Amino acid sequence: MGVTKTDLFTEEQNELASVAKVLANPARIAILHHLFRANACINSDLVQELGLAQATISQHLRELKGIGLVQGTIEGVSMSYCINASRWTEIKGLFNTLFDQYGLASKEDCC
Amino acid sequence: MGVTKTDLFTEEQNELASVAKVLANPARIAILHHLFRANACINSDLVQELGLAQATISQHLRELKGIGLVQGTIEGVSMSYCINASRWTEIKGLFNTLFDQYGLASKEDCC
DNA sequence: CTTATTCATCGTAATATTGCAATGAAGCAA
DNA sequence: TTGCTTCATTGCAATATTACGATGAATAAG
Repeated sequence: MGVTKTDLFTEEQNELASVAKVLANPARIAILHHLFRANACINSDLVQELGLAQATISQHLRELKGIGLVQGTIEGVSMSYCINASRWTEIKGLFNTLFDQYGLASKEDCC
Repeated sequence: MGVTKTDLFTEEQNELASVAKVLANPARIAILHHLFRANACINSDLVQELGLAQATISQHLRELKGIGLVQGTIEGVSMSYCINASRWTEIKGLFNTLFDQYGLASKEDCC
């Protein structure tokens, strides 16, 4: 198969899973790190920084744009990418909702 | 290819990515939801709750155990699963480290 | 116009993931 | 023992993902 049965789960569960899927690659995490390390927006000399081919970086950026985490604007001949702050906060909240759900009821390992 | 080039990235980036990969499936999110909704430990009538085959649930539980998020003990003929509280906190911290890194430098969208 | 640079997209090969039926191991009941 | 239940594991088919080279569009320089 290889296809996830999204129809069995809630919208929240599916959204969290699909956002996690975008984060589930070290290259994309590294791109995010570079984007907020350079507090100005960096264009794709990400290709220089990370050791991946230009096509690969471009593909990862597309996925990050796909969930709205990253934005890009044309800067003459090159592209300027940056993090979408509001979406960042939103996604942070998504994970916090998951992580804070546990710890309210039981505090001890039960098995 | 289909293989991730982990050698290009830091250990932290790789760990975060591999934890995110485990969360990147709605069935596994749903399993976690069930595990802390039943504040006692539930055995695998998860098969009843979710609409997936027993083999599929078992495989997902194995991946959750793989990153230490979930523990299981034998309860007679059945299995009792629960969340590992300390690992849970640890992983929560992993994500918070990522999410809190941004927002310190720039507050505005820059492009 | 010609050339170079920057990036996105397409096509492809290698692998990974997902979900399931079938099988097997282990415990318990009769 | 025989049968029943509960899980884990194996083996498979159908996708999905990852990374790359090649190509093409767009802009700027000469």
